[in-house]
Amino acid sequence: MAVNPTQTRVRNAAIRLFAKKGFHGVGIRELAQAAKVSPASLYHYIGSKEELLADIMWESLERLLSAAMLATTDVADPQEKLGRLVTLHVIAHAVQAKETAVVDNELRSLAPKLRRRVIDKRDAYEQLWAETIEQGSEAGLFRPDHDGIARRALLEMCSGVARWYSPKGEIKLDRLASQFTDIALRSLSTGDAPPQPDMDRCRTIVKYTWGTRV
Amino acid sequence: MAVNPTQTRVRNAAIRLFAKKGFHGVGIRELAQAAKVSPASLYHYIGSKEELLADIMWESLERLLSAAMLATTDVADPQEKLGRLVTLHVIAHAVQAKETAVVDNELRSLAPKLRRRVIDKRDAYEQLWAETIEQGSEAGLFRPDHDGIARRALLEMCSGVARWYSPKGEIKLDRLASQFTDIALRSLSTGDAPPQPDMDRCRTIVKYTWGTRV
DNA sequence: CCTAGACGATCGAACGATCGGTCGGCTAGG
DNA sequence: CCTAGCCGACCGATCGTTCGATCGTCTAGG
Repeated sequence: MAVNPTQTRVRNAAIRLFAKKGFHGVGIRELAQAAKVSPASLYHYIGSKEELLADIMWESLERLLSAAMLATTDVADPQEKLGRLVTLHVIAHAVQAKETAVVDNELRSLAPKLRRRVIDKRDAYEQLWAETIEQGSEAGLFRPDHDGIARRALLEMCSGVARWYSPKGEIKLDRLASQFTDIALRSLSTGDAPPQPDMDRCRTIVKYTWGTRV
Repeated sequence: MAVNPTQTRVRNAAIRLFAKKGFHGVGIRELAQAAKVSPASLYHYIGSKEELLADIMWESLERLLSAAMLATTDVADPQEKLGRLVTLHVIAHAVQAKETAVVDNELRSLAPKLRRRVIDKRDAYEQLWAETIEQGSEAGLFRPDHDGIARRALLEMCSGVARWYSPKGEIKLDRLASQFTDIALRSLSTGDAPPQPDMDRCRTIVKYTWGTRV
């Protein structure tokens, strides 16, 4: 992460503007103005506009992946694992909505080489979901016709949070997370009502990863 | 819809390119080349680049809305209604993936005036979902803590289909639609396994609205 | 039947503006 | 004196859009 204050301003301005207008909708002059530097000075902190985008996306995915791994290692129960994945994913997309929106929307703006790096990260993350759903299916706990459809459906549902949720609205974050977890587990489970995952553990990981109290 | 062949080429090229690269990622010259006209000739068929985008988005929503209204009028059972909404939404996002992706991603590229028109259309469509979920909740058939969360979660899940589904893949369209309907109804319903909605009716509407056999 | 003129479609060339990015030089603190 | 931070000025390229002219086709009047 950025330590230099100017670097932080640049990074934050880029996240905000890319999320609002899209990568190609933001010029470097506009970006420089938002970061309170001149267009020329901008290039002391970034390699290029595109590398800036790739860095933002990669770091966002890196945090999400590390949080998800922290939450699922040594957890045997697939329902508990999936519940934690959903909870963390939803919270991440709520408290880091702009970053995650950029990750979800701007892959196409990257040239093949940079895109590859980001996609690999994303695939590593989604692999966690795939394994968990597969384990649940094999254990007879989940009932999807097709694991891939279920994985995609749940991931898109949870990522969509970044597109509409506002922390300033009436919906509290823990209620959001618990209802999403409920929807996700209920839609996949074969048997009775699934339990809530270990929320305290998730809270700890969120605090550690994104520095946000939940 | 466009009747003039050149107009059709322009429209199709715009949909394809906007979906692939984003509105600001496509230049007029690139668009003209893809439509096999000169950049100047393009302006005999469009008012401006932005109006072209707005037209595409509005027409796509218009078709989706009319299809949804056709499918739900005079249907009393909220489960049947929601099942049909999900089925149509998923199929629309599968067979018209590019248009719907543009609708979902490019609202931000529209100036306020044009954006207003498109948002009004979208809200009219989502209102159908809201009413249906509300009816189900009041009838005791659905069990969400919060209707708004459920609506958004399901809409995002279904819209996400446009981002990953490929008709050329191994997943057949009717299987996709039925599994999504199953996930949606299962996640909301209070009681037993919900029935599948009237698939034949949905098929007929799809054929009528988008001209696609399912 | 011929022709004048209106018409829709098309395009080459160019407009001013903005794009992403570079360069040389200025300033301030160690 | 060195270096990191910063910036005004500028680069060639591309942006969305407009203009005037040229096509072929159709129609009305003589």
